[in-house]
Amino acid sequence: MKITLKDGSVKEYASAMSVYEIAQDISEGLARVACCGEVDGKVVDLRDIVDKDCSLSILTANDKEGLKTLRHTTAHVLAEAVKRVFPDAKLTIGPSIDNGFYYDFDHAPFSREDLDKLEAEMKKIIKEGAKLERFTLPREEAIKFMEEKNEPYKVELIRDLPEDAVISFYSQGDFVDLCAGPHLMSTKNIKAYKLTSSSGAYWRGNSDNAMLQRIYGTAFNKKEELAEYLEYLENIKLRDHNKLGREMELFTTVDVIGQGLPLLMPKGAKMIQTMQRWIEDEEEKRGYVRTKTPLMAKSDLYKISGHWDHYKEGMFVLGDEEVDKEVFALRPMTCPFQYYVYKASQKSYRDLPIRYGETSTLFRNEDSGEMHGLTRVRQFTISEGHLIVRPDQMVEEFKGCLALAKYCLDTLGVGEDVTYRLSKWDPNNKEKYIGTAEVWEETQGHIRRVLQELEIPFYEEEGEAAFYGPKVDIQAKNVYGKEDTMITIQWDAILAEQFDMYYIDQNGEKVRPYIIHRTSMGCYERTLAWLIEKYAGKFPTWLCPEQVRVLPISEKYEAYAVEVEKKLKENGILATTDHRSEKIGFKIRETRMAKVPYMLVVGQQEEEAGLVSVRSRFAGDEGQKTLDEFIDQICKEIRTKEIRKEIAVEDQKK
RNA sequence: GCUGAAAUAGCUCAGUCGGUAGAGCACUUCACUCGUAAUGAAGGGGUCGUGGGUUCGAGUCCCAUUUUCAGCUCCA
Repeated sequence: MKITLKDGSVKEYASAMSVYEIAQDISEGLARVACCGEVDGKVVDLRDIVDKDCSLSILTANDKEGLKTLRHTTAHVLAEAVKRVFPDAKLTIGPSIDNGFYYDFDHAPFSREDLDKLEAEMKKIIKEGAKLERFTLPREEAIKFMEEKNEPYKVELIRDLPEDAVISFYSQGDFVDLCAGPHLMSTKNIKAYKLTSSSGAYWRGNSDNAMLQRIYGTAFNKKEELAEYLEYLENIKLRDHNKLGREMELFTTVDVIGQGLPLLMPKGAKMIQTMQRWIEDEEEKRGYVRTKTPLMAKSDLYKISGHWDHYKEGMFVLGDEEVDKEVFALRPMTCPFQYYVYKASQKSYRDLPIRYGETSTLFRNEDSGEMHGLTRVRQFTISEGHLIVRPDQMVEEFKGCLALAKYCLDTLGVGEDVTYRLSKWDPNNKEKYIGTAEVWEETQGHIRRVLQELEIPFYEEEGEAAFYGPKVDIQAKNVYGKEDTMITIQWDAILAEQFDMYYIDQNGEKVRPYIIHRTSMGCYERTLAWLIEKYAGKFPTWLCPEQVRVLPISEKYEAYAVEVEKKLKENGILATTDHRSEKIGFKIRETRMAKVPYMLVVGQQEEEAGLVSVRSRFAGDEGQKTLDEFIDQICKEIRTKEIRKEIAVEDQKK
């Protein structure tokens, strides 16, 4: 057989060989660091046999799949360590994940001391350097094998495999685990690992099941890479919005106000106001009209919308139906309110599309463990909108919503940081959705084509649609890699029926419109959080709550400083003056730490010549300018929403 | 909601065996009137998240509760 290697060279062998043997044949050095193989694009175990012509790559920990294999084997070493130190622990599953691996055990919670003990035991296991060996058993024998080992979770896993499945196991010394692989050849090839944390996790990800104890860890090719990763973890904490946003006095929380109810402080509120004004104006340019509808409604409304039956747990209900004549609930969405705006008058086909926008505050009674900083809260404000359109306008309008979303993201400088998800229904879970399979497939096809036409890269996911239709969700990751929806655009051909919405067509007939539910920028709180992390607090000037700080050299120049500040404010620039009798070095230090983009130093020279000394966060010392020159410069930057990318010399030093 | 950890001055944190509550920064006042990342001195500031309990005595031990953090689950 002929084996084509990664570099294009061809090896010929007379008989079948394992991937590992081929690696050895290429070089002993390669075999030592080999983690797994890739045959015709498919990841394989080193023990797998190659018996026909194919292309083959030997993957090491420098390859993504190789590193995954290394981490998976490290998870097995952890499992062995747990069985040695805590023999009563029951094994469940232990996969590799994005930044490492985890393994779930049925056992009492692990403390940090336990993890340290386990790390030490892992070191011993790795030093022993047992070979990992694979063997297979038929299903019934596999069940019996795991029953004898008293591993009930493993038995359950095997029972869920098909009747005719041949079950593979990997052993290392005395330790055996049910596993599909691939794995390293020996535990001694694990060089750098760390157990990072432990926490509870439900068996099979279902909250009705028992809670297991999950140990998270990571492993790398080299100790230096591990150290680098751990340092990276420390560094990203510095841009964590929940920490930085509080330090910068953008928001705070108060015990007696409650969970998920952050208070936006003047600086955070200013930033949100800036975004809100911008988006409202932009939507108006794009043909939106604004509504302002109530924050609550009687239960009657939610009974029509279906929320009373399906979403009551998620709403804040005011009053008790058994006692009160009228029961109200704070709104968890704006849809029906805007529908009633539409329904207030009869509409012609000529009136459509109608684009309703509202800066809308919503309330959702999230479970107590779900709240987080500004990203998951119980009260939040979104730039919500509903487009009521004729079916023939749907595709164009959907495109318009995507274009608006893209414009918002690009202007904020985060357009490159998002992924687009086509959120589809789950054909295996039809009862969760309204409508026929044909309609679902068709509308999903429409959205798919729109994304393709706009050349937006996207991925598809089943089971993420709204119950009334598929949608595009624009997803972003926070500094810890956790994903949130930033923007959503939903295709709805269903709810108009439920609310008896119609328009009159050319023939004088009543016709159901289609609806697009969309946000142009999503949740303001969440977007603010995202911007804090993206820019580490150094926002583009147009978004900064304080754009310029005037720094008089001493109190003697206060009058001039006030004059400068006044003129800046007259030009719509957010300016303040530091009047304290501190040294200029101290004032500059504080201004920089507050991440203010521009500071204007004014003293005797400036006052006499009518100048300002400009120092910016972007380029350091920009020299002396007339105040008018500076105002022109910064106004242009703010008006065009420019994102200056230069990094201050001082920043590079630090 | 579940598992675990935590809560001490505005912030970051120390507080030993259960024995009168501490630092730095910040704040206030005074002096200095300063030229590009920390001027000096003095001063004020605490029911140790909250409520119970054990004890002669609780920041420290126990219980409950609230909030925060990590993770799980959830996010029509």
